Amino acid sequence: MYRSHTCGELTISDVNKEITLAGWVQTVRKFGAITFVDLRDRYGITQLLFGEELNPTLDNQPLGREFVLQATGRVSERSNKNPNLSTGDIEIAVSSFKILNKSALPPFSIQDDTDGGDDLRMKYRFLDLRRNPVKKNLELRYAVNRSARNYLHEKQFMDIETPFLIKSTPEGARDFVVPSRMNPGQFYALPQSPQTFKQLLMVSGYDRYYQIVKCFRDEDLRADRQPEFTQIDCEMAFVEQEDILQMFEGLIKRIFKDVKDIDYTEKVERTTWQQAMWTYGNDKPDIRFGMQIANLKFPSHTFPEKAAELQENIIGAGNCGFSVFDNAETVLAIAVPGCSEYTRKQVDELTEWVKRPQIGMQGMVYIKCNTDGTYKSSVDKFFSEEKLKQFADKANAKAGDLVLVLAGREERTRKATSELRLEMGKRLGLRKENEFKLLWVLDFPLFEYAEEDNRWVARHHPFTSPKPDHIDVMINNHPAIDDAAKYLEHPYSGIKANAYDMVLNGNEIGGGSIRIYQRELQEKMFAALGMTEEEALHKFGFLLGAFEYGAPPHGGIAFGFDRLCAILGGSESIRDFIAFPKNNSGRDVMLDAPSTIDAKQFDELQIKLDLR
RNA sequence: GGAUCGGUAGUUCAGUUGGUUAGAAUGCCGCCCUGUCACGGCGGAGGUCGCGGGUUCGAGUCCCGUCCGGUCCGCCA
Repeated sequence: MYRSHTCGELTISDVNKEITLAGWVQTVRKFGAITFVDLRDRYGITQLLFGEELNPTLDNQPLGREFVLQATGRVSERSNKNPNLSTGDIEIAVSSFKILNKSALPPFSIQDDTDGGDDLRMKYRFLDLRRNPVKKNLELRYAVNRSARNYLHEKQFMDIETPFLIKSTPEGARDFVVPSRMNPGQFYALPQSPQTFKQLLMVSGYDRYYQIVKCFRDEDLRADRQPEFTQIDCEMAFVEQEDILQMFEGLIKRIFKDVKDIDYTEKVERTTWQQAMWTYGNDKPDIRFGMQIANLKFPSHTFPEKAAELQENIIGAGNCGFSVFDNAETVLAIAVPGCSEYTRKQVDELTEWVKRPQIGMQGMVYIKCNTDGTYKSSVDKFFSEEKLKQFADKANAKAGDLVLVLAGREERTRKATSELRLEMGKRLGLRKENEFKLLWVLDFPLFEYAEEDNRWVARHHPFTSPKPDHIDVMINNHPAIDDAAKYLEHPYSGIKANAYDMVLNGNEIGGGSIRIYQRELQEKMFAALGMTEEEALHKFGFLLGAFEYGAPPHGGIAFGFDRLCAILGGSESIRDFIAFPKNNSGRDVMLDAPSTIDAKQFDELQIKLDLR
């Protein structure tokens, strides 16, 4: 037996017990004849006392940081207690000990506030994982996992594993591919998601499926994106959108309760994609704060149902005399509360901020709504004070607010205004870390135009069903798509998807859809995406075939597990919630992977490497 | 594919207009210390300034290239 207790459990009630601990040496503090050693394991830290009276000393014993030490002794009450430690009332008067293994000097300190940089910590991730903050993150991850499994199990969902070696379907993200030795020249792909398998399971009658499963996408990375990541992947048969929304806001609420002890009793808000873009310039708005966008000018085709508003608009389509606004497709404003006193320097800094390449604006107009009721702006020579007041009112600005106006091409301006809103929300402390707000975003467009390929793509994925009212258009009225660039003129452009995203504090944490389950509609979908019948059969024949054998209506959702954990843990980066993450370039710096492979492996695969 | 910030002691960083022997903190090593818990005191070791080239009497510092890392844009159905 290596130990009788862990380093985190002994308290004053254990005094005088004869115990044995095993763990890692956190620190050694020497005082002449006596020595304190902090012994650490997964459960905590316990102080060992060497060298008093009958106890052995460490003299001539090399005992360094991170040595693995086994110590036996008596639990005794400390004369000087440490209130910062759960075991701070006691210490172990060591009577015998054994060094189970020595340790090289760690390259960074194994402490909560480590001196190690990210790169170094990743290279020695096995040491980094000994640190409390990282351990806490992994514990949180496990808690989310358990909570989700418990909820789904109670709701009759069944965990069914699906294969990782599957078929490449270059639709959406790039696939990771794996060469097949037994089928020379052929490749498997790793799944971007178990999408088609879970749909087939619905056809098979497993009407509630889930899996907490690795997915793989060969795309460039971010702080919140890894090449392999984990999804809570779910699918249900015999459901409509409303059933799914209910079931899975239940899941998230349960996770809030189990993991954060938060009772999320309020109704989960809902918005349409159009309304989210209109109000926040973003399909995953952070609704913890207002600062909603005022649409001073916008292209009528983008928001058909808002066209009436364009007529009564202050800038409208006409000529206002200020060429920047006149030449712009879109003019948007936000009212930043309480910032009318911003200095020239502060406004200039914000202007530089929106001019950064990542934002890409040419400039920024400001209107200060002074507390005395006057207005001061950077465009005073173009607009009367009355006109400035109209702009400010449109943005719901109050006295003391600062109105920021951006103008330019629709897509870029809307995105920039959204970014500016989030930035100002952050600067004003409106994005509170301990506040959680959920939002369903509904009614996404089914298609969007991909400029680089000059074709239409599925905004969600090609298995997504149109809204029930729009199915008819696709079945019975499907004019040829002769010029994909004329997307907006095609009757399909107005089709809304039966799809939904769940947004938490401005992050997309999950998304899904009601699926197509009729072969005919699925074929129309593939055709709209520019696939010939042969291509569709080659890529998805198995699914089309399955739809002929009694496919039930079904739909599902997938949550980004890593991201959900990071948000619940109050972090922007998902890397600290993954035991062994990859860096920005997709490298595992600990393993030094990816790497070259042996010539023998190439031989077996019958592959000759010819890098271009 | 692009933008941007960074790379100096084991580690985290400073390094002025280009100018003597490149510093600090921490860690490490040695000695002292019987109540520490970020222990303390004294002493010591520790550097290819990422790499290559250039400008210059002289480069950690300026220029060009390159590699590595962070963040972001594109991309991520």
